[in-house]
Amino acid sequence: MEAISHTEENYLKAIFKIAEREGKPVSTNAISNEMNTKAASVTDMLKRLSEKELIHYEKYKGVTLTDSGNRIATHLVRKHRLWEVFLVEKLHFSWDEVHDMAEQLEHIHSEELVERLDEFLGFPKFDPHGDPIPDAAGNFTFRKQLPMLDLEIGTKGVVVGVQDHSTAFLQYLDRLELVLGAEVHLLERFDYDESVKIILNGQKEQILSKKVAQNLFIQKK
Amino acid sequence: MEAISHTEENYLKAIFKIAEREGKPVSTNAISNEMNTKAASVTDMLKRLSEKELIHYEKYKGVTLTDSGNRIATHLVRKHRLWEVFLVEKLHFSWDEVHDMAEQLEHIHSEELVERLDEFLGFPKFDPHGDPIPDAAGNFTFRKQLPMLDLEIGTKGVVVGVQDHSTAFLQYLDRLELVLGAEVHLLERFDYDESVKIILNGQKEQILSKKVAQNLFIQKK
DNA sequence: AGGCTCTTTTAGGCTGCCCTAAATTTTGTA
DNA sequence: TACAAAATTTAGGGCAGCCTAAAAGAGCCT
Repeated sequence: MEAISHTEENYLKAIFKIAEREGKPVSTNAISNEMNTKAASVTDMLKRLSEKELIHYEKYKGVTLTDSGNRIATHLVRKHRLWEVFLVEKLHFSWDEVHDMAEQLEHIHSEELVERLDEFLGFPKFDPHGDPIPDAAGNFTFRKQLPMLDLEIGTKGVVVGVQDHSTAFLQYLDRLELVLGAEVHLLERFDYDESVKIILNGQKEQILSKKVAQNLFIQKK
Repeated sequence: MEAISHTEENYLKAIFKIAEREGKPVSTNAISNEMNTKAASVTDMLKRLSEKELIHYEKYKGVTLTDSGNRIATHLVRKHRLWEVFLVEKLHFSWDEVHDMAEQLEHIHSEELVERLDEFLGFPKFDPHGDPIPDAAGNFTFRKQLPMLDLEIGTKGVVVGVQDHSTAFLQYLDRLELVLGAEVHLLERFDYDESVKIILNGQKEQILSKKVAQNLFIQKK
């Protein structure tokens, strides 16, 4: 296996992320968008990644990861999420502060380091945003979860994840006390603006906008 | 302050290291040697670093760090050594395994991360090899220490550091049980090959070669 | 001082990764 | 189906960081 650059790794991760979101071959524009580079630069890189057999690439048809590309991307996700757990659990950063640091830490190359970090953290299955952490073999733990927006009236559940990872959203959730593990009980839905009324932790009634409800993952209980 | 690349950081660190060792302006060849690059490439980089006012450079005269170059290099040393402590204390790596990982980790950019890591580790003053960790302001803690080779007969002391950081040396020290904190009592010196006889931890007599004695730092007590 | 050797710099070139502008292909819609 | 708009690729270029070969400077020895 040839050496792979920091930049190549970032492209693979972007492709992985977009593919996961959209479930179809990934377009040049989508990548250029995700990475803040021009489409022409993306095409350049796609040729190189294709050369190294990390992606399947046919001109004008979009790309998909090969098995080895997928393995690398998954491993980056594993490292990113483990480092996020480290930053939150051990260094007491909050969930909205860790992304940029993890973005750098995920490029540290050392299998042994990752495995020992995993052990040090107690083999966590989810990161501070509720996203699953793949194991060393690349397997994700799945969970039955739904956007709060899709729950039926009367449902009780627990906040287990977020869709939007922006600082603004995460800080807003902190203000609302809608952190991971919070218990919610869906009382009512207002058709006018699709906002919802919930009881938080069995105590406080709260109205959540459609946008919030859409970006919060709930596990029913 | 402009952005500084990974590579530029490595040059600054190399210059810092050589200057510390040799106490005079650092030559192009010394850098090329330290970094495993050709002298012509070094000249190239020296021009760029000089342009950014990170080094003082006059053709054919060798280089020294400017204040801002020095600050950056010192901060890299701080990060390197803190991460080494983390790897040994928290992830249970041994002192001969951590260098390459720390070499990568030292390039992570985040002041806040470094400070929290420092706190998490209990503000260590020395790394796993006994080298001092500069504080956030760049100040090193000094210690009265001598190569074992220079001790007088009869001296008692404690192993506090090593000069040679090679895996081979460190692993050999482990075999000899000459780890940091070990107590030594210098019994005798053999002029023939400059080897020394010691008592280790008040118990075991041992002969150490000149090379070992030269590379072990002792604090008298 | 002259000459030899070692060190350093200059010249010219390559690769990775990025860009803009222009050409080409695909797609959506009249 | 044809054509305009959007997406993508090609062409050509820049910069960082590396290299080799050749030129230039410094240091030393007689």
